[in-house]
Amino acid sequence: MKLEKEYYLEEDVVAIARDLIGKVLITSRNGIITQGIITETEAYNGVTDRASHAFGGKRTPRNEVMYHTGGIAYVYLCYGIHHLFNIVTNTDAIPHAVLVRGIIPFSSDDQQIMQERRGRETLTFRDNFGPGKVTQSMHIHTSDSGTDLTSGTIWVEDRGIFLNTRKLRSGPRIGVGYAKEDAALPYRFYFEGNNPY
DNA sequence: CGTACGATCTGCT
DNA sequence: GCAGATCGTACGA
Repeated sequence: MKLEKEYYLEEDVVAIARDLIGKVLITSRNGIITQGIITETEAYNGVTDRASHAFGGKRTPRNEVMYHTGGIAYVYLCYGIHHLFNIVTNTDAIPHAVLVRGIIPFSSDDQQIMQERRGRETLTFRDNFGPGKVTQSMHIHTSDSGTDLTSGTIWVEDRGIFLNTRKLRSGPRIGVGYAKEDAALPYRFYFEGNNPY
């Protein structure tokens, strides 16, 4: 059930981004387990991708972990406020990553936890789209960057969950207009109307 | 050292 | 639909 190291070593990061749809993201925080079904992802495809932090081989303290072997987390701060969670993939120091943009609670218990963390009375499946909301619901922080996804704090499981893949779409990534010709690449996977059912 | 800005969210209009 | 929040990071001087 738990995805092992080998899963993240696959070369095609776009294929992984597609395959992660429907998998379950799990965090363990102070004994509190939170589970969310992944419903939206984006692929960032190495040094030739103008939208990637690693474009042109750029390597800084912030994105250093993108160059590590796949199967770890890359978490960074965006707009000074939002913690964005990525899964590093591939091996041979090729900086591939998948941004997790949307989840839905696995169970009503998970929904309860996420509502509290989000400061909301209710949470529908439409309320957990947006990468900043994902990290707030799952309690993921920039200090988690570099965390091994086969350790016991953050990991992903395959539960064979049914989602309505007839409504699964691919399209351009969000907020990467500066990426010129790469801005149009269909590296984002999402459900029509944000509704995976 | 100074400055500009981003893989965004929220609340108000 | 739009502005404001809010700050680490990158990069140039």
